[in-house]
Amino acid sequence: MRITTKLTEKTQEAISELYDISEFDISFEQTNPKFEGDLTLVVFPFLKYSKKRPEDTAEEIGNFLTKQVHEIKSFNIVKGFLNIQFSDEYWLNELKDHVNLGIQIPKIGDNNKIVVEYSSPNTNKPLHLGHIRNNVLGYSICQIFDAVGFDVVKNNLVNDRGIHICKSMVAYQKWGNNETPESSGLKGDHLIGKYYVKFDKNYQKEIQELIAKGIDKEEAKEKSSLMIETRNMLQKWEQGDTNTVALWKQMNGWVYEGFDHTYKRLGVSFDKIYYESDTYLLGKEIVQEGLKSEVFFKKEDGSIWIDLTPEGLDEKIVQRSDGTSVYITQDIGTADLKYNEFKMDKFVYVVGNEQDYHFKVLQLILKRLGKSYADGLYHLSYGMVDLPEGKMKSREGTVVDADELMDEVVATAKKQTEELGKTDGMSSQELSDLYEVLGIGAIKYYLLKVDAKKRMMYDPKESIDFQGNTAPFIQYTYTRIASLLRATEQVNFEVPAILNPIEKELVKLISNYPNVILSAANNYNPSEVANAVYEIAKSFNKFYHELSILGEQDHNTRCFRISLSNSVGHTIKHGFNLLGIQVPNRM
RNA sequence: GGUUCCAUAGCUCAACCGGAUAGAGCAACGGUUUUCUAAACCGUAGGUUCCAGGUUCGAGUCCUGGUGGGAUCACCA
Repeated sequence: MRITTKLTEKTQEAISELYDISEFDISFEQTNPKFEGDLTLVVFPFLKYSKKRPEDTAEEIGNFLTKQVHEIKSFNIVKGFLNIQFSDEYWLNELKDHVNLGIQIPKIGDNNKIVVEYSSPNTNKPLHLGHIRNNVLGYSICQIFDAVGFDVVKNNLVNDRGIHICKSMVAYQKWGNNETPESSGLKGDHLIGKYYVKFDKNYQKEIQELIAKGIDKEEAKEKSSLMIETRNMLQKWEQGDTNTVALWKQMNGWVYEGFDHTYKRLGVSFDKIYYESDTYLLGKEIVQEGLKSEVFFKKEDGSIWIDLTPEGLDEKIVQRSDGTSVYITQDIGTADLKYNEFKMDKFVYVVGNEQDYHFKVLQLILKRLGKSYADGLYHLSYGMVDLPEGKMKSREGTVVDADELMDEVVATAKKQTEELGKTDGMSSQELSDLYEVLGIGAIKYYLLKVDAKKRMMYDPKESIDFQGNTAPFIQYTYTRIASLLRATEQVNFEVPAILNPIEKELVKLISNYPNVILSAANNYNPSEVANAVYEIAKSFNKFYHELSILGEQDHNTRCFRISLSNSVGHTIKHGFNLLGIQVPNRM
């Protein structure tokens, strides 16, 4: 809203002329709906200088602004609040701009490059609800950055090697009987997950047996024959043993087939995929450089550390005494790899908040190493997803499987749609597409409407309820509009005499929508977009219920309402696109 | 134990860098359809914003202390 800038400037003039204040932080806010007005200026901060009552101060500023800004129709004062009201003409011009120019988003990104790493799965088990939150958040924030003019690289770093992968491999070798996705009918990632679970069960059993023999727990973990086999497997893998690598490739291949299916259904994608098997050795040279420049230091046993106590953290190891690297070493190396490849201005990690400490450390190390890009690092730290029974624990089998969840909620969409019986004449293909759009949309919206930073509760019952603040509610609003527009032609409108309050509210919401996108980008927070779209949908339903659109007799008013509906539809679709959610034309 | 994040209606969440009488959805209760899709709309009820202090013209929001909960602090990833 350009008007805000204009008002801010004029207010600056007003207070400098009236009270001789030169520099002052002036901010207008949206008028609380309980009061009359569009924008509000709080005048309390000026009282020191005006030395007048709040009401009189507001009066003076209000008069000044009304004279200078012709868009202002009137103002009212409640205590220290100056509520400014614009003319209907002003709002109608806002809508006209929207109709003629589309959604005007300030391109604050200025084509700067931003690499967003998200998803980053392990290839030893299928995706679960927590991963869905990650994927959906990552994808959405990419869409939002793209919308505000960044050059976005969607990046996935696949964790495809390591001890946990070897566990599935050992179990498969022992008990797999050459089972394949085809022979078992299992999706590849689920097949591998089955052997990961099998490993853990037998491993736990073995430990119990050893403990029963009087060996203590720590030692039992060391002596477990399964674990010894697994460690040998990892060693063989690192040495490039042909059979081991072949098995690894085969099993990972199955997992990727499974993941591809899940990603596709979720509607997420990547521009650049790194595999940890290619990157896990990176960072070692940087450790050596850092040692030379005395950013790192070596202990007697040969292990290499960095002292972060000046920053209030601990000493952190960056290389083991046996010369192998640890997790953070890889991350240092991968950050460098990314920078060399993309020369990005910002790089974002969409990773759960249990790794807050890790990313704090990573950024500090990069800074200490003098890496120019270190300041561009941002950890988009999101909260865990809890279930009504408590935390999700893969070991206790309380995780919500991504594929099962999608099946369930799509089935619910089907059932609901059939019960309502409004889809006569749609082909079976159209119908199954619709159920996907509704079901997957419902899951995504459920996860995205909550502030990303916050831990959230996933209630299965609530997630398949399509009433209220849900994707299907908003999608339904969209189909109402689509249906209206099918029944009429493109129209132009002139200014109707009086703007109805609900009409004005809708125009305001649409006009403010670009600000919402900016704010969502600045705060790395898609939920702001979700909530704004919800507000718009809610208001539209009220409008739709209260006022006649196609049936309106006055030609100009009818055309205006059609245009308004059209703009609402565009905005909903645009917002949902930023969330990675589709909209149907009928439901 | 050190560090860190969180606590808002019965439940799940909002509240735009400190602004007005803290808002939605679900659940409960009551109403709305011969009229553009009722997956909708309207109304009623529901609050000491965990507690105690402090800063301020003004605090759910900032500071201090407490209570309760999560995460993290490995030569794990």
